[in-house]
Amino acid sequence: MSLQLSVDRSSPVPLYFQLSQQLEAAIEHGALTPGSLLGNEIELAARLGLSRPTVRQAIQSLVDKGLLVRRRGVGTQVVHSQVKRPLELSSLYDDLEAAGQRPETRVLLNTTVPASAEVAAALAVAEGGEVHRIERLRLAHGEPMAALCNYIPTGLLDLDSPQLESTGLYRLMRSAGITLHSARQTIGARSATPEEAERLTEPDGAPLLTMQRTTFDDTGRAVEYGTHVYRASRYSFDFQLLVRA
Amino acid sequence: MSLQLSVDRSSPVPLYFQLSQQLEAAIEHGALTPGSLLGNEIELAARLGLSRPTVRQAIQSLVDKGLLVRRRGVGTQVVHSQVKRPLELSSLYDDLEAAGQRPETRVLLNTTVPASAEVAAALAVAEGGEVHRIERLRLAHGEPMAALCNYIPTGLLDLDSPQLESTGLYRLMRSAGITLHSARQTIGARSATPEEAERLTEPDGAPLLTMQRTTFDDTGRAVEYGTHVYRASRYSFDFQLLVRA
DNA sequence: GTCGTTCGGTTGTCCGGACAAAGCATTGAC
DNA sequence: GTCAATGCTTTGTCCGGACAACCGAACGAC
Repeated sequence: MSLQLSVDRSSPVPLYFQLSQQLEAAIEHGALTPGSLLGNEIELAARLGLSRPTVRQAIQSLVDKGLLVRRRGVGTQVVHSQVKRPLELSSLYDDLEAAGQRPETRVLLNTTVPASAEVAAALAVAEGGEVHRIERLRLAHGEPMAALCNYIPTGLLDLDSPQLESTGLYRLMRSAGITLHSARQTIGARSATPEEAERLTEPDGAPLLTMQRTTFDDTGRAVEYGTHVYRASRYSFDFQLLVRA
Repeated sequence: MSLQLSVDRSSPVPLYFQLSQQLEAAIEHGALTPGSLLGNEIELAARLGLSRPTVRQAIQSLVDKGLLVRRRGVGTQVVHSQVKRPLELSSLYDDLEAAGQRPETRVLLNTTVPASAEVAAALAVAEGGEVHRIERLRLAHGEPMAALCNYIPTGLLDLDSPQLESTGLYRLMRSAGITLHSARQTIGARSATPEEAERLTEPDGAPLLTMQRTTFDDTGRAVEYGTHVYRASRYSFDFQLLVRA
């Protein structure tokens, strides 16, 4: 069953990355069946003309992704389950698009406002200082799914309403050169206010899923704070998580 | 500012792990302030009498945890923000205990039942086959917080009601030699049924937070399926997540 | 037959070195 | 003064090797 692997040394792509991608593809594609051993590292390295550390680095990255399990004295096995994605920091827009839901956005508000105490605390800016405020309605198949309200420090990027309608906020931020690093989230639930109910075409007092999120870039700066509400009847958070050893 | 670091070569604890723990402690403790450079790897290795790969491994583990950021040509910086925990696979019991809430459990049901279609699909067992069913009420400060319903394949571990009342399910599993690996979760919301409302001392139709989770061990076997409901007025999911590069 | 021992195989840890790539500051040309 | 070229620092990648720890299976003693 000697899997077909090869690396291109003239490519600028790191060797360990080439290998890990090929292995991941083989797993995804079914060439490496769940539970099967991967063959020992030494021999694999020899077969590819790579050193063992390089092969180990490739394997380790897949272990971190949860696709492989290593067992000392046994070998490296393909994990047996339906691992999909370990909860990425993705925007709702991308999520819907990936699910083939054809997302749509209506920008209801796009302006600057003085920061409230809550917003100032989340973004670590001065209370009363100017921040962007964006309110959007997200639809899928023409049906409202969620009402999004975001606050963004001024000067980070320019927020163009047409652009906001055609893509997600995170994608805009990334293309503005911001490196997203981490986020702090709170997910809860409550009943809809009359305004929310109308906006989302739900009955009064319908249960809503709420999410607040503050996102940081790699310098530790808060770059976004959002409070969102989702129609519980049409949306739920769905993700995979790994046990960190 | 030459931070006080040292490793014990006679210890069975890996050197890179000793180092990463000391660095993490230094960050936690404030000895390494956010934004400060860590000093280059070569010099750090020389100072500790370690090789560069070992030092890199230690640093890399903290990068993976989101505490450090590396920049080629610049150095390694302590990230500037309030990173706490990146969403572990922990039980509600542990969460509450860590928050100082003194959790309490009442086992309402602990028996075996034939697997319904839903349960059979989640646990990958035969429909109609025997599975454990556990219903518990989780309280904090004497107040109901959540109603938990779990299904567990038979033969994995014995489920002792007294033990279930004094600790969390995951802790029981781990001490039974099961290595938890990953889980698939869905978080949503809905209105309480009259029975749920009474059990949780909420008004009829109150919004509830719902979570379904299937947990897998490192062989890919499903070891637990649970459907839980939380009082939205008293509980929310709170976590940090990192952007995977 | 049962149990402890030994042994081969595999991953875990660690070393020392080498070159490449990227960022930043300084220098130099215009 | 402005801008491009240069050089230094730092991390990124890769190599080849060595020994330790652990697992499982085969072996042998009782």
